[in-house]
Amino acid sequence: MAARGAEPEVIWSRPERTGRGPRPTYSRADIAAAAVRIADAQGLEAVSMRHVAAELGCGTMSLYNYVPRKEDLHELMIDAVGAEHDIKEPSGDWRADMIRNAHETRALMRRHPWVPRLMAGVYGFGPNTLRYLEHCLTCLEPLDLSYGTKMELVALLNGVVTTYTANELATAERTRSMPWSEEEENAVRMAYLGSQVATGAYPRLAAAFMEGADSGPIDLEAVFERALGRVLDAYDPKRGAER
Amino acid sequence: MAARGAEPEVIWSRPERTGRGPRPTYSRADIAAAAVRIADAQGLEAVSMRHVAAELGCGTMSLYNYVPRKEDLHELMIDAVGAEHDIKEPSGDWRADMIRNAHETRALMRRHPWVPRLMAGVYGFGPNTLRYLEHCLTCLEPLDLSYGTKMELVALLNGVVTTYTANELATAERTRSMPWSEEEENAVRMAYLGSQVATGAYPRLAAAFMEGADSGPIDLEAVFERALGRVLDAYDPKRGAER
DNA sequence: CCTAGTTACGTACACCGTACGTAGTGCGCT
DNA sequence: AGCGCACTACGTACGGTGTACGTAACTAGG
Repeated sequence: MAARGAEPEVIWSRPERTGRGPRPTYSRADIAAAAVRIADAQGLEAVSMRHVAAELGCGTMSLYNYVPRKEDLHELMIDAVGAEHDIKEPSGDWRADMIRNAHETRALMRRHPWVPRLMAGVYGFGPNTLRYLEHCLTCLEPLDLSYGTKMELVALLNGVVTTYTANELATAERTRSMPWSEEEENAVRMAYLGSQVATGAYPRLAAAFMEGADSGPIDLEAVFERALGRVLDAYDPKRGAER
Repeated sequence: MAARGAEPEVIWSRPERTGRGPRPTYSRADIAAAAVRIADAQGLEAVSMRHVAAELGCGTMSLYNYVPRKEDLHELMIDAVGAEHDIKEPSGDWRADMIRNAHETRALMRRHPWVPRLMAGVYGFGPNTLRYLEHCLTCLEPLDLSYGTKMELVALLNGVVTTYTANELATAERTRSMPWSEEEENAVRMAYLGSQVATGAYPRLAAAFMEGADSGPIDLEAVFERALGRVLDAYDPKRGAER
């Protein structure tokens, strides 16, 4: 009998049920759902083995029958929300389809603001992640590029979606457990930024800051949309992209 | 006297020394350096208030005189490594300069593999981060775009650099505290991926997988380089980008 | 000079991940 | 058929975490 956790293991390879012994009380999906419920309601830091076990209604250590390490619980969570991806039949217009996918992913992250933070750590591709990747490749079918390049496009686009949305959600997630509001925090940060920029040490930043102040509050949605457009353009053969 | 931490606060706004009371034994830079030393040597999870205090040679709770919450320590760390940015006089070729910046940032993250993970959480722009942003804008001076668009370009590029490098470093960081090697872990993950793809459930992914297997191990450096090129192209007015 | 605001730091608390041991359960093999 | 073993369930315990709070020493501003 090998020592516990002496060799690497992918949670998805481990069978849910081996046949031997009493049948497990919960499924992997049950556990993931419980963890997601807690993260949604109380934030990622509330997702402890104890809390998840309590949410399920079992003893803390029982969880370790299903999930060897907490990190694996995180993998389950990521994949669980991946099931929410609304996968539509590709329209034939790869650009429109990818923009739709991006918006849809962004919406998913806004529903589960802890997702970007979790993605930064690990991974491991669970079944739903794979399904989503496959879908993206399907949408890109009309595009005349190698699969390698397409994968790079998908990775790049997903990265952009994640970082943009992450920045947007960071303060929201953080102020959740603070006694002040997101608006207050943002105001303080903006005031600080203004004060720094006013020192004259960063002239171009100051110019950018002023430009932003003139044109009112930034429309994050529009910024996101523009970034998507740029990235997709960069891979469009009609726009001069090769291979 | 207000309750501790009852309102939002930016660590950089708080003066290092107020004048009243005994003069502080350490500087913010000392503390950040100690934390960075620990993170580099033992990984991010070893950066606890106790360990940092021990590294400095003071009592745990003394740290809280300098840093109200652990999160602020993280901000200090990010900014401390930001000081390593090797800022060169712009050459006049914005494209080359930005590529150089990107590579340089990537090298920085490879020196401090915990950086991407930390960036995913918070931030707040410290002085070194601002200096780097200003530098990027300076490099983009020859480019005929609004400051708003330039900021979007910088954000996008930094996002790409971060996500790419993060993926590359994730397993390295994780296996650090595990009894097996990064190679072993990657082998297991690849085997799993292969098995999934072999089920036939993801035909296009399978094709991509095969394509990759044929052409040998992926050259991450080249992938990174290509991604940079694409993004920069997307903002190049000569390539048809507007405004 | 005095006193209010600091620094320094020990103690204490609630909570964390998880190693380990034990008891009960039911499948697979002989 | 029945034995044995792998499995489920879970209580206890340990070493760690962030940090609230209280106290003593110190020093610049009024």
